[in-house]
Amino acid sequence: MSSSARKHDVFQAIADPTRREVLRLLAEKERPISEISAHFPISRTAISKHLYILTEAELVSGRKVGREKIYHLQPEPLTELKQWLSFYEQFWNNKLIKLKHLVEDGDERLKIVENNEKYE
Amino acid sequence: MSSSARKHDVFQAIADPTRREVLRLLAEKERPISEISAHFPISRTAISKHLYILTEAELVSGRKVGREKIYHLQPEPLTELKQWLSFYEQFWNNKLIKLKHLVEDGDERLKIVENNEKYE
DNA sequence: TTGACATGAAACCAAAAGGTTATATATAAT
DNA sequence: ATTATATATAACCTTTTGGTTTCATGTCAA
Repeated sequence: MSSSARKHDVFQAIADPTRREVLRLLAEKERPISEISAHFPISRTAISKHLYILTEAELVSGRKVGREKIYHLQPEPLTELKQWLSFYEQFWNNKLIKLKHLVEDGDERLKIVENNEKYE
Repeated sequence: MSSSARKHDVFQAIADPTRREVLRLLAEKERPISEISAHFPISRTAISKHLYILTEAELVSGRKVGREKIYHLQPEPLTELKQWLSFYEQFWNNKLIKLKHLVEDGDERLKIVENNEKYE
């Protein structure tokens, strides 16, 4: 399924700290809903809603086993996040960009460098 | 500033598509508010609020030049996101984990493999 | 100095998000 | 068969979010 066909996108799904903690718990091992919700101070129903949102983002998937529903992590959609991030990595790796920002901000340290160069 | 001291965290800041587009525009070059908002169908005030949220997350910074306020990208906080992501990369790289999920899901393809091994 | 321009700030609004409680259904255990 | 367990679903509530409009302020240009 394409990312645009997802009802909830990955960015929105991971924005909530509770959902990120749910993902972390499921990264350890698959778990039924009740076991997940035992880790939080909020109701099982609230956790169930979070799992629904994570399911829509295809970050988790649950299967019924007896009367339990066991969820496991599906990390694939995180590749979309990784791609998005990779675009910005050039900026924090790129010293020239940082220098450009110093110039734009009229940073004092830069003026000192300019003076040093003048008299070296 | 530590990430916990930030009023808006990076995850929440990038959750909104408009804010991600603002970041992309500022990745190209620094721009005043009016130029940014010209790219969107919503009001300048709305964009101003998005810039406020991005500023709180320290993803952008603005300086006043005459009557304009010129914003530029500050990508550093995205390293937090990168760190978070790196934890999950092990999962989509790890074939054993994928196999584990096949077992858990009772995937038919796995049963065929099991049969093949039995009679090889 | 007067008007136009760029932004800031406040008041307001509708919808979405994140939570609750109550009720229903399916499965397991006695 | 009856009861307990695990989850699903619906109705509801409060706060936050993303937007609006209106008005104020500071700066540039004529």
